[in-house]
Amino acid sequence: MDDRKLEVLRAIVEDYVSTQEPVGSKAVAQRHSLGVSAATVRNDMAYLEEAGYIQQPHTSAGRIPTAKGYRLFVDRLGKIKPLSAAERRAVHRFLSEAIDLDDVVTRTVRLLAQLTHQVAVVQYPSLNRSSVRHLELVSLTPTRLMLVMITDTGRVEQRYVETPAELTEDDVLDLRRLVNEQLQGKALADAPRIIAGLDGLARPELRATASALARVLLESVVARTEERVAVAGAANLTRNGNFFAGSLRPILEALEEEVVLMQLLGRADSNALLTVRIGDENEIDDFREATVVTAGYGPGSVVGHMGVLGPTRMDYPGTIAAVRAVARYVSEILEQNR
Amino acid sequence: MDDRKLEVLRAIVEDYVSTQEPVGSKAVAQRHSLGVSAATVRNDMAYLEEAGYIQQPHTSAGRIPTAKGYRLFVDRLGKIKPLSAAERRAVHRFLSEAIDLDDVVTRTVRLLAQLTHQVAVVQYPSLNRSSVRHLELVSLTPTRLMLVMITDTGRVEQRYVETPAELTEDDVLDLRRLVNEQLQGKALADAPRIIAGLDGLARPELRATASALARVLLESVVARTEERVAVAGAANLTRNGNFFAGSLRPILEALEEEVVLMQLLGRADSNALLTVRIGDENEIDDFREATVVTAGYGPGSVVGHMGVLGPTRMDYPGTIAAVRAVARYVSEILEQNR
DNA sequence: CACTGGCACTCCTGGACGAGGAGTGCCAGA
DNA sequence: TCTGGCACTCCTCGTCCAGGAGTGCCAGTG
Repeated sequence: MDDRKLEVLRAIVEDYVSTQEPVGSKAVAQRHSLGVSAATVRNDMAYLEEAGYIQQPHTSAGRIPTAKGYRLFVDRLGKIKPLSAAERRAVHRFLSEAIDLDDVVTRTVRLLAQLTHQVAVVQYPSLNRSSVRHLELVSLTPTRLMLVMITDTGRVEQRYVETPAELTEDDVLDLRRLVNEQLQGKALADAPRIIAGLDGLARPELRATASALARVLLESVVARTEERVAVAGAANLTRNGNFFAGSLRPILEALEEEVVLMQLLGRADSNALLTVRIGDENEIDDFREATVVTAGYGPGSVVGHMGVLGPTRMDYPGTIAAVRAVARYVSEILEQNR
Repeated sequence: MDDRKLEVLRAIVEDYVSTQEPVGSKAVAQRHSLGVSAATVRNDMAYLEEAGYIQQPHTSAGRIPTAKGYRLFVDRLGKIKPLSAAERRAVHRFLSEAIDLDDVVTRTVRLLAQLTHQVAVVQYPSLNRSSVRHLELVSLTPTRLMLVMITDTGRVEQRYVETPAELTEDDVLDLRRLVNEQLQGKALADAPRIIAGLDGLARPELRATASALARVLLESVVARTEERVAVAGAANLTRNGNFFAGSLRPILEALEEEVVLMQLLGRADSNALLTVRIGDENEIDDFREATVVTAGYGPGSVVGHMGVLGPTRMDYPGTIAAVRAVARYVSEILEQNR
C-alpha cells in the first residue's frame, strides 16, 4: 500500500466526517492537492475497497470508510490536534470551580459532551480502587446510626444501621474510634478481610452492634460494587441527522443502564491511557455502529474511566484530544484534593 | 353542553390516546354504544369543534382533542384508575429496598418512567425545606477540613474548607460541637442568620476558622439553592412515533438543564397535591406540546416534587394514578427514615 | 325538534413513473 | 503508470393518479 493510497484514505475519512456524504473520486482529486487526476484516484479507491478500508453504499455512489478504514486512520494517519490555549483555559477554569466530587463529575461530563458534541459518560471513582479516608457514625436514635464513609477520592457513601441494642454516646465514640483505627487509609479492596474481624475487637457489650456495622460495611463495599456513572449530551445523538441507522430508542435505553455504561467504559482491568473502540470492536450490540473513546483518570493510578460515544464517522483527532485533556485535568484535581 | 356531547368528547380522547389517530364519527358511534348514528355524532363533533375542544388536522380527517379538550377531560371526565394490587406491591417492594436517599430517588425516577412509559423527573428533597440533622468535620490535613452536612431528609452535602490556621484535634472537636449546637434541628431556611453569628461564639483563636467554616456553610446553603434532579425514561420519548412535532433535540436538551427541569416541576410555592399542566399551560416553550403531571412529596410537608412528561395525548387516568401513588410511597419512606 | 341515511366533496396516502445527476468501471492512448 | 473519455448504474426527487377515509349538508321521518 503506497503513500498516495493512504492519502486517499485520509481524504475520504476527513471529507466524509465533515460532509457526512459519500465522497467521490472527483472531490478527492480536487480538494486534496494530490497532483493526480480523478481517474487515478478511482483506481486507488478500487484498491482500498478491495482491501476492505472503504465501501460503496451502492453502485454509483461515492465511498465511505469502513470500521477497518477508520481504524487505520486512527492508528496511522490521524494527527491528534491538541486543544487551543483558550479551550484549555476554559476547561481548567470550569473544572476548578467544582465544589465537591459530585460537582467535579457533573462538570466533567458536561464539558466532555460540549467539547466533543457527543454523548459523554463519566464513571465516579471506583470504590474498589479507593481507600478509606474517614468513617463517621452519627447517632440518629438510640437504636439507629448513620454510617458515613468518605474515600480518598472524595466519594461519600451513607447507610443506615439498626443497632441490636441501645447505644450511649460513649458507645458510639468507641465504635467510631474502632472502625477508624482499623480501616483508615486501607484500600477498600482489602477491607472485607479487616471488616470480618471487627466484632472481635469491640468490647463484649458492643459486639452485636459492631457486627451489624460490619454487615452494612460489607454490603456497601463488597456487594454493592455497582459503579455510579453520569451521562450528558444525549441530545447530541440527534445531531448529524440521527446517526444511528435504526431509531434512537435502543441507544437511549442503553444509556440508562449502568451495567451497559460500565461495559462501554471498558473492562476494569484495562489500564491503557486511551482506548478507541470502533464499530464492531464494541462488545455491546447496540453500539456496533458507534465509536467509543475512553480514558482512565485518577490521582496517580486509575480510579475510574470517562469517555464519549459517537458515530463511527466522528472527528477522531479532535475527540481524542478532548477526552485526553479532560481526563488529565480531572486527574490533577483529584490529586490536589487528596 | 349536554351529556352526550361530553360522552363524544370522552370517546374521542380515549380512542385518540389509544390509537394515536384522528377518530372519525363512525368509529365513535360504533365503539362507544351511544345509541345514536354516525351522523348525529358528526353534529356533536361540529359543536365540540366550534367550542374549541377538538380539531381537525385537515378537512376530511377525523378529530383530535385540543389542549382545552384534554383539560375538560381531566377535570370532569377522567376517572382516575388506581394501580392494581400487584402494581402497588411491586412499587412498595422496589422502593423499600433503597439503601439511602440517592437510591430512593434513583429508584423512584425509574419506577415512574416504567409505570407511565414516559419521561420521569424527580427532585431531590429541597435543601430550603430541610433542616440540619448533623454536621461533621473531618480533618484531612492540619489546614484542611471536610465539612459534611446531613439533613433530616437524608441528603448529604460535603465541602472542603481551607482553614486559616493549623488546627489541633481538640480544635476540630470544639468546632464540631459549636456548629452542631447551633444548627442541629434548625431549618436550613433559618440557617443564614445563625451562621452569621457563628464566629462570635467561637474561642478567640478559632474565630478565623469559624468564619471560614461559616462562609462555606453559607455558600452551600444559601448561594447553592440549585436543586438536584434525576431524570429517567428519555427513551420513552421515542415511543408513539416521536411524539413531538419537531425533532427530539430541544426536548433532550431541556432535560439536561436543571433550571428547566425545576421550572417544569413547578413553582416551589405550589403546594397542590397534584398538578396537571397540558400543552400551553406549560410555561416552557419547548414543552408546549407536552403534558406534565407533577406531585409534591415529603414527610408531612412537601420537600420536593416529582412528575412525568409526556405527549398531551397521554393516558391521563393511568398517569395521574401512578404519579400520585409513587409520591405517596416515597413520602412514607422519608417519614420512616426521619 | 332531534335524529338519520344518503351523497357529493375534500384531501391525504401510497405507489408508479420518469427525468436528472452523481459517480463508477473500463479502455485506449500518452 | 497515469489520464481523458464514455457508457452504464442506480439513487433522488418531483409529478401524477387511484383509492379511501371522513366530512358537511340536506331532505326525510318519528
